[in-house]
Amino acid sequence: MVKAPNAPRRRESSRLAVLTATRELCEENGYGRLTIEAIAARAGVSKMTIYRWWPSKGAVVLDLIDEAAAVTADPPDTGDLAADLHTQLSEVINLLTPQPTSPVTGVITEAQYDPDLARALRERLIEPRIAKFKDRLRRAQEQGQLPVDADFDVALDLLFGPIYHRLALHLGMPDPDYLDTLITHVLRALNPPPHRLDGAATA
Amino acid sequence: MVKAPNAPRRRESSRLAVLTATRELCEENGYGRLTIEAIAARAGVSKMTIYRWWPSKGAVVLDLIDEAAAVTADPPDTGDLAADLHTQLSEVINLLTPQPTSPVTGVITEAQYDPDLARALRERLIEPRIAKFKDRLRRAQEQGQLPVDADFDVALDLLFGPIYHRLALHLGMPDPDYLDTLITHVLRALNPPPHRLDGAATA
DNA sequence: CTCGAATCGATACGGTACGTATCGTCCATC
DNA sequence: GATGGACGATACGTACCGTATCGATTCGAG
Repeated sequence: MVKAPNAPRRRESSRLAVLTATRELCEENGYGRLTIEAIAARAGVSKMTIYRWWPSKGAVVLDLIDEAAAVTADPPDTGDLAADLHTQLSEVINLLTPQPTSPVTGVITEAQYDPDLARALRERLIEPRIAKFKDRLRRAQEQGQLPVDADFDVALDLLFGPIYHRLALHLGMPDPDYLDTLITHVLRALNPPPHRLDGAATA
Repeated sequence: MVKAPNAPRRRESSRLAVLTATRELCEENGYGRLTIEAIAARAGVSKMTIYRWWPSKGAVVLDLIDEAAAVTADPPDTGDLAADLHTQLSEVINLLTPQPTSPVTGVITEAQYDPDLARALRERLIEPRIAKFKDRLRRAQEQGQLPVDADFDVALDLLFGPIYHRLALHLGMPDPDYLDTLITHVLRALNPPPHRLDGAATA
């Protein structure tokens, strides 16, 4: 998927066997214990076959995510912004947990010290989803659920930030009720009251 | 610092040499290339000496942070909540960047697949700082800069979340102006307008 | 339908870093 | 001044890495 040694002669069965073995081993032993040699053994495939088509372990898992996460590609749009945000955030939490065996968390971690993987992660997974998320906000805006000058970058940071904050520092993921509380706060932040100064309640 | 083989007979000079070498190598080559063997060589210390006193590479770096980050222990309190939050968030960003050579980012990454390290990180670094952060919010509350029913957990998530969100997904750290925008939004979220429903601007 | 090219599985290789074990030395305490 | 433990040095076996080589197979072009 990343580099092309030659060909459409690539054997699809091997590719699938690799991705399947990767998924299974990740579930069984966690991303941390995942090795290319173990993937090759489980897939009944030569190590060379993996190295020929993927530049790193992370790239394999990224492909795995790509195929599996097509289902979660588009953010929901029922017309109820708050409810749709709740749905989408829950899905992201599901993708990132359980932390030790989540391929997505694994790739995010691995990308910390692999610039190539970081770029691929951002370009292939993150940025397209950010774009679609902002599209969803834009539609909400058109329906009057968000003010015309709402800052979508801030919305992105405030809504998804807590999840990654808790992921990074092992603080436990938000439960559905707390997710509601978060969304309520963020929507409040994006809807400035008509005649009031920022920041201070009484000062 | 984590387990005690026996003694106050521990040689302080070796301990310092290890921490110094760790800091230097982390700066030079990045946390990703840091190895215990390299630390031992640079510190002029036997590998055994490191393994005797630290359970893992991450534990060494965690000790390094512990000593160095005492300066950033207490959140600032000038009486201006928004300004103090800006200061504190900037300091956190400085601790986490540059990403490849930051010991803190390194430990956070390593802790993803090392439960013991994750626990030590949380108990020794994160939770004490969270407690002090909430103390600061409590003082702001007493001074009327936050409503009496402000949700401190939400404040924590919304203020620090964006930093870790951007760290994890390589989206670039907030600049000072954007930090202002974020803080303004969060303070607005925490200060509900007196007579208005949540969520919808016009709906 | 044949032929050739390129992928494939298998295997071996050198390299790095891990974590452990051993041993003589040095130092601190008693 | 003796004793015990930390220390430096060194060697060891293991695990994976990433690369190289080599028939066999299989697919596609002609």
